[in-house]
Amino acid sequence: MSNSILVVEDEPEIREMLRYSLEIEGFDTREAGDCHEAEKLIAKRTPDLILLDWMLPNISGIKFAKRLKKNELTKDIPIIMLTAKAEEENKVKGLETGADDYVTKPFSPRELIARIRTVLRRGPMTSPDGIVKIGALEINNDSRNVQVNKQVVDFSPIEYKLLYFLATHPERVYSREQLLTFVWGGETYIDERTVDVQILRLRKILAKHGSEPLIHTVHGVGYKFMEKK
Amino acid sequence: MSNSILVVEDEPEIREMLRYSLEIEGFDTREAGDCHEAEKLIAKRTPDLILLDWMLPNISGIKFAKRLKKNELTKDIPIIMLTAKAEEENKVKGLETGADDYVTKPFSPRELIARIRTVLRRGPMTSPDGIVKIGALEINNDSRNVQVNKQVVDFSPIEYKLLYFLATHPERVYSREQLLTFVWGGETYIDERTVDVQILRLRKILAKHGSEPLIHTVHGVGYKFMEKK
DNA sequence: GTAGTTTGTTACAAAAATGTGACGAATGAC
DNA sequence: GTCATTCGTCACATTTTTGTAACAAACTAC
Repeated sequence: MSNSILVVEDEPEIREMLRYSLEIEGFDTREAGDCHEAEKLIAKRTPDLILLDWMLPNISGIKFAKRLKKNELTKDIPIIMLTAKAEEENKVKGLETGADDYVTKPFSPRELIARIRTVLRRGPMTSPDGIVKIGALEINNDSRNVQVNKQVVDFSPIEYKLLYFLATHPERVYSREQLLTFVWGGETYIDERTVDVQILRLRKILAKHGSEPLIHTVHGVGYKFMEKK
Repeated sequence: MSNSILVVEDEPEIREMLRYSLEIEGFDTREAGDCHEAEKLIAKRTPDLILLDWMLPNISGIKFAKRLKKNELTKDIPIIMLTAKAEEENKVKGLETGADDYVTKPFSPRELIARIRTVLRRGPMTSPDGIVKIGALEINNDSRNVQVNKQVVDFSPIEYKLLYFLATHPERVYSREQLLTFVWGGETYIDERTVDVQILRLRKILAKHGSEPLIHTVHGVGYKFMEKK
């Protein structure tokens, strides 16, 4: 069973290289030079994953990602963003937008392949109707509604963002620094321990409503969202 | 057991420098000034890794890499590309097809050695999805999960680092000093016997979960990770 | 065999990391 | 303006980690 991957990248050379690396690994690869082309190919056949360059002619990769994530038919296709190092600050936005991972250029093909495999393995954690379900949790990002064991629960803005980020990136450890970047946003100078406090608040709320422990501490590293231990 | 490395580089000075650095580290080094020469040497004996200059007379490094990767006999040889900084901007940008890693000139020998070691070790040891499997062990670095005989096992930060290092560098003896450098980090002043204690802790945990002995003592030298004895 | 090294093992205390409650500035609704 | 909420920070409690010393066991050379 070979997964199909759509590469959206304007520079032919890099595209060529990507195609080459991917096909060696047995992926069924298609290419588009811009978003318009990409849309046509997606319409023809839904790819299992999209490799999306950040900088694209006409529509930027980020806008394209947003559009894909808004469309009912395409919103479950995982996206890996390719960003140049200078654009790194933008990875925040990228993840917020719905990209499932990002890879910073220059990167080694092996790294890319590993990321692809990881994302593909994760499968969709959002069910078709856009609701994240994991453990006793149920998050509807459209209505910003969270249920724990079927009870509606309120979260403050940051609590919600943090919970949503963790819930949509389970099984993976994030350092406090990463969480500050991804959840709080890049430019802040906030104490890392603040993360601890917010984690504590989340845990309290979840526990209060009868959820099993979902947020786990990884000593010396950070936190991880996981259904069972 | 020393790894053999083929250096493909047209500038004699750089070649000389590379040979010197590599041999200090105990690598068995061979050199070629162009791709033609390189092919002959590869035919004679397959190297464990190729250091390939991006700019070469006649055939460019990238083309040569592609060719190697297409050939059934040579496609599994890891390649590290050497690229000049000026070239990085344009062509390289992200990928060199087929290369497993890249190093930008000018580079420190230390960095190069590190890259070489990384590429060499990730050969057959890491399965495609980035999970290290060896013996009863299964280490997922993303989730920082370790399973021993399918049971999830907790490790402290240093335990984890040490285990990960050893598991990704099997079949090779490391002195306490080396382990302190690689696992603890260079600048520490820690008693060498500390390594013994951590090794002991690892062994205990592994044994407790039914693993066969994986960490072996090499009397008078250090420790070695190995699946069977 | 013995003496001298090297390594295994245990216990303990210092250090580091994390959990937790409280406080107050900032914000926004009214 | 008041009031309630949010959320960053601090201080302290608790837990976990980890370096070290001390001694036992294993190994080596002779």
